[in-house]
Amino acid sequence: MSLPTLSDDDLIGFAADRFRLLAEPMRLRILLFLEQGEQSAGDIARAVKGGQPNVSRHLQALHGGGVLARRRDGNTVYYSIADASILGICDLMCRSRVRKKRSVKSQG
Amino acid sequence: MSLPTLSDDDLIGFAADRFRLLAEPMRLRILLFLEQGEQSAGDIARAVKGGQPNVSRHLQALHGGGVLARRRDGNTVYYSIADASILGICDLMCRSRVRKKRSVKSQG
DNA sequence: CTAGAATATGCCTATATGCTCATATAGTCA
DNA sequence: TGACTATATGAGCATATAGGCATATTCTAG
Repeated sequence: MSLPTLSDDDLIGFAADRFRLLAEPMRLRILLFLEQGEQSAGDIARAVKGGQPNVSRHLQALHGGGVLARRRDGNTVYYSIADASILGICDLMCRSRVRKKRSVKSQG
Repeated sequence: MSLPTLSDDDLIGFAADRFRLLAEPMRLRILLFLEQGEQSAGDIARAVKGGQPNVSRHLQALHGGGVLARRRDGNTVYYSIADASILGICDLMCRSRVRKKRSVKSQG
């Protein structure tokens, strides 16, 4: 028996949506920056060198997808990583690249 | 010192491209089917219930991105998973969903 | 209330992408 | 050679998405 209310299509749809959130360099930079911990939207925009409206939309996408958590303090909105498994996934992906590069250049 | 010729932008671009390859349900179904081992393009198209030209393009995308390997035998082209780390990444992604579902329904 | 800062949103454009139909290519078998 | 199978590709359509500009919203400070 499989898990409750979890068809293959559900799972595949979820995974595709999550992967799509990770499929943009700007969003990856945001996640990378948030590895240091919670940051304000403004600081994030400056760190990733993106336009404020654009970064705001990326943050909303990541938040809507359950990747980021949001906290408001007065006028400032703080974002942090809500699903830590994302970091492990990015790490695995990057490692596969490192392996490839190293094997190509291993004679240098 | 960092690894040879591996700037952050390179790595982020690589990861984003790879994640984009995984961001389509049809391509995820293809990968899932190929977990059983090498399969012909035709069998893959039938298994994922996709149109032949469409599946052919997805296979090329995955092959071009280094995810799939290609072998030709006469008239038939066989695809297999070239980068096994992809499977681990998909597995991790799916597990994060399972955790969420189970915690939501843990009272039932 | 006004002024200003921080964030979000409406609108637009350019580009990318998935899908389908028809057709091309490559190989096998007679 | 011709008929047939398997796979790839060209063209077109529909949709999604990133990015930028202007503006709206929300909050603080005075």
